[in-house]
Amino acid sequence: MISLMKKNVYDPAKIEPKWQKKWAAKKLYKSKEDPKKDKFYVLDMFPYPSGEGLHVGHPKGYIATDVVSRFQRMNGRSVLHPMGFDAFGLPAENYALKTKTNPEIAVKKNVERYKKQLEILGFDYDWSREVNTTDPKYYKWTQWIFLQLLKKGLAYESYEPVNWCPTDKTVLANEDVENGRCERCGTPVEKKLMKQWVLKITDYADRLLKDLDAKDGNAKPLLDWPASIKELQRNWIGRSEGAEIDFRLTFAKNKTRFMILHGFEGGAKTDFHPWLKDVLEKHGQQVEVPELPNSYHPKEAEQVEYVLTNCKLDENTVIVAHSLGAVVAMKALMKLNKPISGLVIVASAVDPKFDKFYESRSFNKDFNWDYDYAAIKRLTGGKIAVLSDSREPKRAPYLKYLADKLSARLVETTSKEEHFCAIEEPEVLKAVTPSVKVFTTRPDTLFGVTYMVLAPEHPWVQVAMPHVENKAEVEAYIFKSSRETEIERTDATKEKTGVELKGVKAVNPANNEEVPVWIADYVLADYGTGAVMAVPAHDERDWAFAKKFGLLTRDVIAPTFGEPNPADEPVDGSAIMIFDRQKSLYACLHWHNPERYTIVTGAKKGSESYEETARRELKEEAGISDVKSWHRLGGKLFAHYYNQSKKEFKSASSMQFLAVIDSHDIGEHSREPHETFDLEWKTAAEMLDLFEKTIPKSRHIFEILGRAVLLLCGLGIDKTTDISKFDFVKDVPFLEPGILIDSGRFSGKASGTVMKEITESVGGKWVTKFKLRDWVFSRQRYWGEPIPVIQCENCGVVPVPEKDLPVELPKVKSYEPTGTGESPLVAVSNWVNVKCPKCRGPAKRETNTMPSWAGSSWYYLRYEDPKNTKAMVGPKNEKYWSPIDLYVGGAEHATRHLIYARFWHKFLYDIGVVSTIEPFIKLQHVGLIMGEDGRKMSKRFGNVVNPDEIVKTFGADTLRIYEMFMGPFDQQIAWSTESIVGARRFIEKVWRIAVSAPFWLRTFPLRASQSGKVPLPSGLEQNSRIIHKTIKKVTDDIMSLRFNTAISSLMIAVNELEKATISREDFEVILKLLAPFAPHVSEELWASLGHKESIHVSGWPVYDPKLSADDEATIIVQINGKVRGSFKSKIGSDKGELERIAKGLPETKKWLEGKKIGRVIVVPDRLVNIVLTD
RNA sequence: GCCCGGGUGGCGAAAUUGGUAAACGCAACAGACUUAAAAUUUGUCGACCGCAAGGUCCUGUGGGUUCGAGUCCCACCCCGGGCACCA
Repeated sequence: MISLMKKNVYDPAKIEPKWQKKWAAKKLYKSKEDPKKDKFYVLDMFPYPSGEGLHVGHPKGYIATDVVSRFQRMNGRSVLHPMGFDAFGLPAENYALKTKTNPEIAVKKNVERYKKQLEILGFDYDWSREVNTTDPKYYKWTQWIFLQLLKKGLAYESYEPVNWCPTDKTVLANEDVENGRCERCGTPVEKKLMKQWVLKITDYADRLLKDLDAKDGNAKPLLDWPASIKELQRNWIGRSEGAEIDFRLTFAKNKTRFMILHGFEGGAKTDFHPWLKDVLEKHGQQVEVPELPNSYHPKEAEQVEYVLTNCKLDENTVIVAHSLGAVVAMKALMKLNKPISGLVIVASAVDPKFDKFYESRSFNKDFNWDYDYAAIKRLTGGKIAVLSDSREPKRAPYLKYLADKLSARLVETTSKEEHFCAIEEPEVLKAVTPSVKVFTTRPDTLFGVTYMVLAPEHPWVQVAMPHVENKAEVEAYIFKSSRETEIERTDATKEKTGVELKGVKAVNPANNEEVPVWIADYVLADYGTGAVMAVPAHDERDWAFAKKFGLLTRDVIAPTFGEPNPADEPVDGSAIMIFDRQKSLYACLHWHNPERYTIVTGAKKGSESYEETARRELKEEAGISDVKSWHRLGGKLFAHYYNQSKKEFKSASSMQFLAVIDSHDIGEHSREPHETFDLEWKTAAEMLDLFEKTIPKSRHIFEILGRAVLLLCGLGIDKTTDISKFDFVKDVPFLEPGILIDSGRFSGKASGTVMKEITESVGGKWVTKFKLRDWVFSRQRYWGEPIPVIQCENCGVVPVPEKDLPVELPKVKSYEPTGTGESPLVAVSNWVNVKCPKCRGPAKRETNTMPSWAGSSWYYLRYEDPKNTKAMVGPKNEKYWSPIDLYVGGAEHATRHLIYARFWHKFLYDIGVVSTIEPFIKLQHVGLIMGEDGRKMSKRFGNVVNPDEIVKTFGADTLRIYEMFMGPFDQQIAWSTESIVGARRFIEKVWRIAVSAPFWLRTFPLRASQSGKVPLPSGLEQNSRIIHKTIKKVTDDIMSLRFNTAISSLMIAVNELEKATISREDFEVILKLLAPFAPHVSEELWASLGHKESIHVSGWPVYDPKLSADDEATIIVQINGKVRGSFKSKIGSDKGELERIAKGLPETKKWLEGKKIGRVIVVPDRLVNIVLTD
């Protein structure tokens, strides 16, 4: 009947190539957009065809998608399971350089080799849809996407410090840097100031983050991704909310003298003028506010003359001119013709020629509105600001015009009262004095700011430099940090470094305190605002910095202990530790009923100070009035504790004191005998022990004792206590939330509740920041897609017209990187020099190329419509196949490929190219296969196993089964050539069942027996249970990608069936279940049973729920939770019945003899647990 | 330091909702078949006590919840991965 039966040896080397050829010839796996069928798009991350070929680890993911793809096809889906090659980029180029072959030729050779290696594994790829990122027909569309990004302003040229790898001689994106080193070659990266193309991925940061948790139509998560990858992306995007707050800077040297000129119908005492004078003077500035003559009937000549004769105007003067004062100021300046330091124009009066609305004012006739703009610019050194109030839309156009004429900084803002007429106008102050914006997530600690730190590269450092007294030192520091590598700079464990900008102060807007300004490299220029307000008491980095440089710390958040009781009125007072310096003993109060130990405390009475309260309580409760020395023990504490005598929860805040006394003082003062407690003297260790035993929940008392011990030991007064027991009091910043103290009107509030309030109170803004940086998109290398723009001398950046795409990569003699920051393409002059598409003038092509992540950011779409010449993907095919139902690949792509691709996909969605907001619905990672030595498989370790060899000795089906059976799919497991025989034995077992003589004689027509005509032979009924159970298990497991247990259940089934009589139908089911895993052998045996159609397009077996479950259950009998016996029972047996049987079992009985039975727990179909009472 | 995973026999690993821990496979040992070997096949295979029947202890460590914990809670130890001066 069939030839294989004659020679019944399983020989994969014969059958595997045979079927691979047949499948290819029949185009069995061609993907079709069949509207009658549901689609299933299953995708592998396409490989980078390196010169080394595949090792056994690579195909693991491909086998998995192949299993799923075959499974879905058998289930009637129209399946898309494509493959292609990601061949641009450094590895291909470096390989080419090393072997001195053109990368194009090397890639072609490597792709051929990869394809051959993949083919022998029997994958069902539709090769007619193959894509290759280096094919001009493909990268035409990569370039097209770039042009669309450019059109939407999402691609831009930036001139900022970027990561530069000196070995690979190219810039890198943030994502390409690992711990400060180039991800490819491990060289420490350098920061280099270069002009680069950058993609504005940050515009999508919020969506990239939010859509990780997007829901589909059924309110289920849209993305079925491993939680760890989602978390990785969340961290990488790094969203944080916080406040941006302005800190004004003041300079000690070269004191600025401010001249405030009021306007029409104003005066030195009106509007914001007195307030501004006051604030500026507080910070040591000189301020003059002249009262201009005839404010209500102003004459130009008179007022200008007054200013020139009465006010001192020199190179240190900044004129702040309000309204009509601005006209006077500019006229005076023109006449003076000497340089001044700066000019701030606040809502200047408007030239009636500019807007008729202003024609009717009385002073118009007398004033002349023609300015010598050039002179004003020259005399102010260009330092002019024009403030425009959003409450005055009529005036705004003129101010804009004025600012334009003067090349001034236009500050469009909102005043407190129209035309900046309020008593306080902070916006004017802000414009008048330089200010630095800081970003903080803890505005609640604003009152604790004791200094400010700028990044060395912060632009304000250069602005402030003329005022800096220690210029040389500061410049040396900036130089040094600019020379350091990223690793050196960002090493969190290194000691902090920094330099103070002497002569520069920052003003804390919360309390108008001046604090020193430092520069330090622990502040990063490119995060937040590049400047931080330092709160050493509540921030670890600031703390370390302050400790090193002896800067002040100020506690503004007090810790709280215990859970608050909202009904309770908090009590404020003092707590006192008492120390006898002769005996080295501490005092505590010993209470009775219930027995407990505490310390001396008391509430404030009337207007007492904390210290007065402490002294009074000390006298009342301890009878001590003579104290040798008083100490404050740290900041205030807030406690929520259980008062044992009053039996209620209390809230109290206290200031801590330590009183050091002499022994003889105690005896000399008699105290009132108290009814409820005694004063006792203990060592610190004893007290700690007593507290632990009697008041374990009052942690604030522990804290106070600890603080006292640490202080006394530190001062050398207490020489006996072992401080190691008190290390719960740590000399570290307090980072947790708590209660605000020393924070003005915010004191007493909980830190979590005041963030926005404090921010607003100082005019700050609540903002969102991301760690994600824009994607540096240029590479100074040859082997990548040319960036399709032209640099024209006249027109600037001109995009290559879409009709001229692709911009093909020219052939070159030398593709060695130049290392100069220019691409090797610069040398190809006939390619570089082009005519500008706009003006036809001489122009040059952009010579940088794209990173290798460009082509891989959209390849999955090209598979859907690979031959389309009109569009990157046609809408019909896109709608049919998208989104990807299953995407399988390595977890190492979490923060690069998977973020970039999501970014591009969302952009393509916005411009209407794709119809889904996310590309990959279900994502699964492959666990790496390690070498047999447990290390990563690598040529370097000599532990590489070649799949070709394995296929040669064991067969492709065996390799496939083994890799799927090794363990959980996403887990990293070491390869074991020894273990692979198990998979081979399993296949041979199936083979033997098929060929063992004479199989077809044992074949029994099951359908006939079920119709009742023929009696069922024994064993077959049992078989069908096994079969249906296995169908269910394998189906479920493939759907949830648990391939190892799917195979294990197939093994169990085969083991069982081998022993019994097996029907032809049952055997065919087994072959079908095996087909996705071992496509060749199942096809061979399927054909041997006489089938003409391929098993891979036959239907997937369906299980009968009645037969897929057992009809009998093993009931476990436990006595006191210990297994003592078991029995079988029909599914769904009555509880009482089960209990009765359980009690009657001989192995149970002996445990029950003479014992009393208490509770009996019966779990139907599972167990009976008999609990004995004694 | 922070954020994710994970820790089960000699090894890879199983164990839907808490309900017989170690399914399936590898290796090992013993037997059958064989002149012999390979292949195949049968059996044993967590530890301890015991001739045995049987018993006791076992899922990184310690505690807790529960009739019952690999599974839930708390603390800690170890391994892998990611981020790392992100204000």
